[in-house]
Amino acid sequence: MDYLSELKHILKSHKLSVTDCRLAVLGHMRELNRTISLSDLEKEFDQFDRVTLYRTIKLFAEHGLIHKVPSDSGYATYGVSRATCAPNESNHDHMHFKCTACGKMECLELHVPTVEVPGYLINNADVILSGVCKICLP
Amino acid sequence: MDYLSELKHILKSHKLSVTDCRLAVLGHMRELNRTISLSDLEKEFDQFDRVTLYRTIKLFAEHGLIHKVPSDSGYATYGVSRATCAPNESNHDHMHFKCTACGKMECLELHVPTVEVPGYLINNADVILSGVCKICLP
DNA sequence: CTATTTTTGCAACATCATTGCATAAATGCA
DNA sequence: TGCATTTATGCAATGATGTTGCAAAAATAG
Repeated sequence: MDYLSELKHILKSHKLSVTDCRLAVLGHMRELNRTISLSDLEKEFDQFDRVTLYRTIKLFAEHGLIHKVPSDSGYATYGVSRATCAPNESNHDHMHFKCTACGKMECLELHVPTVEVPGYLINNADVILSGVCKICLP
Repeated sequence: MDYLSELKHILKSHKLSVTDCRLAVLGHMRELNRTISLSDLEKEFDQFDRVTLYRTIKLFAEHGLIHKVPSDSGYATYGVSRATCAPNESNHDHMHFKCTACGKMECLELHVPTVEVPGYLINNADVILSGVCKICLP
C-alpha cells in the first residue's frame, strides 16, 4: 500500500471523510518529528483557509490522531500520536523537547514513566524538556 | 518581619520598586498553591488595569519570581517559583497537576528528577500531570 | 449518476497579548 | 521632609490567535 493510501486508510478508520486538506495536514505532521501550531500550518499550506486548517487539527485532536502538547508559547501546539491507527487512543507516551535556540519542539523517543500521586487520579503525564537541541548545539 | 515587609523585601532584592499592584499580585500568588492566568488576576484584582497586571506578571517572570508553566489551555499560566528570594533563579523543580474537572492547575510537592538525553543540553524539565484532583474525586 | 451529507471559504467576532503615550506614583538625594 | 528624577500606571489602540454561522463546493452513499 502506498503512502497516500495509507493516509486515506487512517482517515477512514476514524470515520473521517477524505479531503485534500486532511491528507496534506496529516501527511505533513506524520513526516515531522516535532510539534506544530496553527500558524505553522498556515505558512506551510497557504492554499487552504486558516479556518479549515483550524478545524482540521481540532478534528484530528478529537479523534486522537494528534494531541495537544503543553507549551509555554502562549498558543496551542500539536504533535502526532504514536498509536495513530487506534481509534479513541489519545495517549502520547513520549517526552517532548523544546529548543530555546531555534524554538522548535520535537518528539523524543523517550517513554514517560507512570507517575502515581496518592489521592489523585492521574490520566496523563506530559514531560517537556527544554534547552538546546542537537542541531543548535555548537 | 511581618508578611508585608517580607513581600517588600522580595521586590527590593530584585531591584523592583514597591507598588500596590506588585505587592497584591505577589502576595496573592504566594498564597495560592496553583498556577494562574492573566484573566484570573483580572477577576481577582479589578482595581488594577489589565495592562498593569499583564506587565506585573511579565516583570515577575523576567526576574524569576514566577515562571511560565507549560499548558495546553491556549493561554499563558504562571506559578510562583519555590526559590523566589534568589535573584536570577528561575528553575522550578516541582511537578504540576491539571484537573480536568475543575480546570485548576496546582503545584505538587513532587520533585522533578534530572533527565539526561545524549546530544542535548537540558536546562529545564517540566512535568504536567492531568486527571482528577483530590477535591473533585467522588 | 444523483441525492444527501459533509467540508470548505468567507465574513465576522471573541479573547488574549502587546505597545505608545500622557499622567500619577515611587524613589533618591539634599 | 521636600523636591527633582525616575519609574509605574491607566487608557487607547492594535496585532495575533481562537471560534462560530452560513452559503457554496466537495465528498460520500446508494
